[in-house]
Amino acid sequence: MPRKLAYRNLPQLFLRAREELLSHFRPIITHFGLTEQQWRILRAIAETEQLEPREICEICQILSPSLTGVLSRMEDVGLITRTRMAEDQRRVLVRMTPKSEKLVAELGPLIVEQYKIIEQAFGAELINELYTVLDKVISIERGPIPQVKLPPRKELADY
Amino acid sequence: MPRKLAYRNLPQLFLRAREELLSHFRPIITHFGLTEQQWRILRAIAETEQLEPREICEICQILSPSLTGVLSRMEDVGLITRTRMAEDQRRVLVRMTPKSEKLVAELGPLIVEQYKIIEQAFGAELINELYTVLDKVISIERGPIPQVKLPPRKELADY
DNA sequence: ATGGAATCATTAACATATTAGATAGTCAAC
DNA sequence: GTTGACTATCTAATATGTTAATGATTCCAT
Repeated sequence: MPRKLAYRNLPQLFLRAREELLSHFRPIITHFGLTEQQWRILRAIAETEQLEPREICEICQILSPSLTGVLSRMEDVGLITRTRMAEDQRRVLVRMTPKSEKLVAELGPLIVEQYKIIEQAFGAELINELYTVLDKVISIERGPIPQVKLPPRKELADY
Repeated sequence: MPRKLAYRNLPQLFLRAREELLSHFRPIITHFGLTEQQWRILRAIAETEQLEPREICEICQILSPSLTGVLSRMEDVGLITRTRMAEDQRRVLVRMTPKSEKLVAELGPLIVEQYKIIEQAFGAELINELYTVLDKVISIERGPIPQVKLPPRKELADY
């Protein structure tokens, strides 16, 4: 007997909608030999001259262990430099290279162009609604959200 | 000279918003030893008794090569069965097992409960706005969306 | 000064994402 | 009944996501 949950899968709608948009940007990014994450990172650094890894994690929605690898690869191909801070030997400074500066100078405008095309196709009102609603989800202060009580069992083998 | 693109990063807002919601469901799913994708798949199959891989790809937003691995692991731990169709030897039918039936019977209600909690915390209007806007992005028919012309070069080494 | 808590980055182990290509089966035209 | 286009799935190679644990510093209260 097929069992249908009483609501639609909201997180999944996000995935679809995001893909609907991103699919029009991805070709541009990959054309330049970048991955989506690498572009996110370059774009973030380009706005501030330099960033620390934990800041990049926060801004780009990348977990720390993932970022370590991404930055290593980017360093290998000369897209960024990593230098430890003198004052605090735990921290690291990530900067762009001339190479990635050039890259962003070419790629950035294309992204902007594509964005305009998308705004045309989707309609400016829809895009604005998106910003509004997403911002509400993200930045509205709500107290701690309770968590349902979980039963004791944990292992798949128990079923 | 820090260079700021003229618009916010929309796909990234989706990531954040999605995480804002999913973070309240993830503990439930992992508590039962499932991954997010495994739960998406079980939930989809539970609604229709059986599905073919390409249908699962479509429904769950998982690419075919990823799905192959996920299904293999799920088969290994006895969450699903895979059987080739007699009429068309290319196609496969994926079904739940008694084990996963039990699992979904326990997990499903907890997800529904948590969903209600979240609806409370975020407000029913916001949730409804979300459905409305996301649906517009996903399911509105638009013609083919043009793609910006890309310059000839392609290799990172050229920079 | 010193030991323990906290912080930042990394490593390890596993699961998934992404792109390209391979494989095997189906089907229609010839 | 073969060929060739097409379809559904899978492999392979590389990149990233996820959770837990480690290593190296810094900080803070004693």
